[in-house]
Amino acid sequence: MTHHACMSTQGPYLAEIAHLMGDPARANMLHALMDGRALTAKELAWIAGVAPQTASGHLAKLMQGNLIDVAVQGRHRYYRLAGPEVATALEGLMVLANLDGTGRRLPSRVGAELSEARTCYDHFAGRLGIGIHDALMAGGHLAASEGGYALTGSGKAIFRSLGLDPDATARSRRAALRPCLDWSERRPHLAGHLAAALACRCFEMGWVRRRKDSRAVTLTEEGREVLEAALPGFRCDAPGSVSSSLREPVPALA
Amino acid sequence: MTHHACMSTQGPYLAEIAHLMGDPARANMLHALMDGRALTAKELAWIAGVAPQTASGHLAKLMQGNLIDVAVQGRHRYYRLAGPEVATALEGLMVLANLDGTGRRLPSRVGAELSEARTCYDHFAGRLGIGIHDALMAGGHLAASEGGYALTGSGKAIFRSLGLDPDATARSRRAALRPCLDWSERRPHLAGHLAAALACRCFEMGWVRRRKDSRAVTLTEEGREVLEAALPGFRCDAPGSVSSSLREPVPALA
DNA sequence: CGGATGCTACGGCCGTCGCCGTAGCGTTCC
DNA sequence: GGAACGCTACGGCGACGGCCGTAGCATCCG
Repeated sequence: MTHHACMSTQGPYLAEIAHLMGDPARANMLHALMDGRALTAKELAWIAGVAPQTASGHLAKLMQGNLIDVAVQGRHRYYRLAGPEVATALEGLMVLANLDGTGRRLPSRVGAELSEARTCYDHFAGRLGIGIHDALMAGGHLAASEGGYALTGSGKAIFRSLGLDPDATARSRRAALRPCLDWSERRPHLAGHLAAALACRCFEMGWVRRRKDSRAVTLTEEGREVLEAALPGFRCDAPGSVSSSLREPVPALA
Repeated sequence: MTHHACMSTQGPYLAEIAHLMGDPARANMLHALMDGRALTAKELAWIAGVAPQTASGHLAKLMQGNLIDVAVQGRHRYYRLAGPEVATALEGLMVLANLDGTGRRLPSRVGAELSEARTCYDHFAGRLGIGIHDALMAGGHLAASEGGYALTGSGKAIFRSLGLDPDATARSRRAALRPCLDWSERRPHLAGHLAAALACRCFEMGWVRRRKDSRAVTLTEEGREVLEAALPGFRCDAPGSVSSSLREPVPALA
């Protein structure tokens, strides 16, 4: 039986990538790598719930698909996501995993700590990331740029006051600041290497601390004071204070 | 052998969704539905290159995974994507499908017409979508809002001059305007129901025409004149004039 | 009302792939 | 140098799932 099939050209490539992410073990590994850190094969095997031999095979496939990178150090092999685009794609899938048929959020599937503050690959997301984004936007510290956002003069001063040089990485091709949509809040936060540098600085100075075994992070009291002083209008709401508005349903179709 | 496995809670859900997209036939179907139109099961079977019985099974699985919706009309069943989030997730995967190991774009995999102008679910993407976004942003017609962007007074006037009511859909929960990252250009364009209404208006008035069998669209001469008159600073470059800057490599990691 | 059309339900075939066994290589520590 | 460790390569087992056959139900047409 000949169907004279059409077979779009984009489809197969899309299927290759999705197939790599479609295995539970590999999905667990990728999810664990989404905070941007590098993990060893053994750690990833434990996370995925499979034997090291099985994990090794999965990691080889993810390497071949250019989804992860490896850094060899002695007898350890550290795996990490191949780039921010991989984290973005995974976030897009997570949005779907947290919706039911009517377009409502399924609040039970995502922890409260994660929507409060977490890392998104290499920058901040959750209400912490949104708070930074909104304060900069409302204060007129962001302007349109070809890659996303550019800092105005006042915006650069804010970054300098936090100990960062906003022009240091200007020659890089990767956008310094760009919007990144949040899967738990459906609002944009800041991505790009300047956002990554800010996150790095916050960890260094003890303004934000990682929680172990989770992508959730905690804004310390000192960190709150520093950000509120540097960023007029910055707020990072406690989970309870805004949850009522976030619980409201979102329409599924236009 | 007990591994005392960790097994993250998010991983399995992520894998379910990715597994649905990871089959070539289903990926072709979803890709075909990305322009927001509704297609019959038979059309989708032909696109996927499988028999109608097989397609029926695939569509049932996609329904169960809440990736598509169905509208029954007589003896026909029209399938469409379940929502904008599905299109966004697919776009995220396409970014990865168009990168090689070094982070370079693979220009051969995406047609020139598609990066010039195309639909992204229900709004414009490609250089057409970016041109609209940049002109509004540069002119100060966009302001920060909780869901993404809000129109300033001058921005509302522009939409009214094009025959749209920017306040008509204000009560809806879905964001009116929000940034959406483009997988071919890596720059944001406008999504949200106001962007969808604009696209709809452009098709109605003959300013933009669909090409058959493709998500690529054409900006007509009249459409160019209308947009340039309504949007000061609007440009929609010809493919050749900017291709040199777009061919430059993009660094893979920060 | 009989036939054609659009679609779905079920069953059997078969390829793909995830899984862990053993085995082997390189590194680190004592 | 020997033992432990981290990781990968290969082989066989088993199951999930895609594929199309036939069959059945609903709808539109003459």
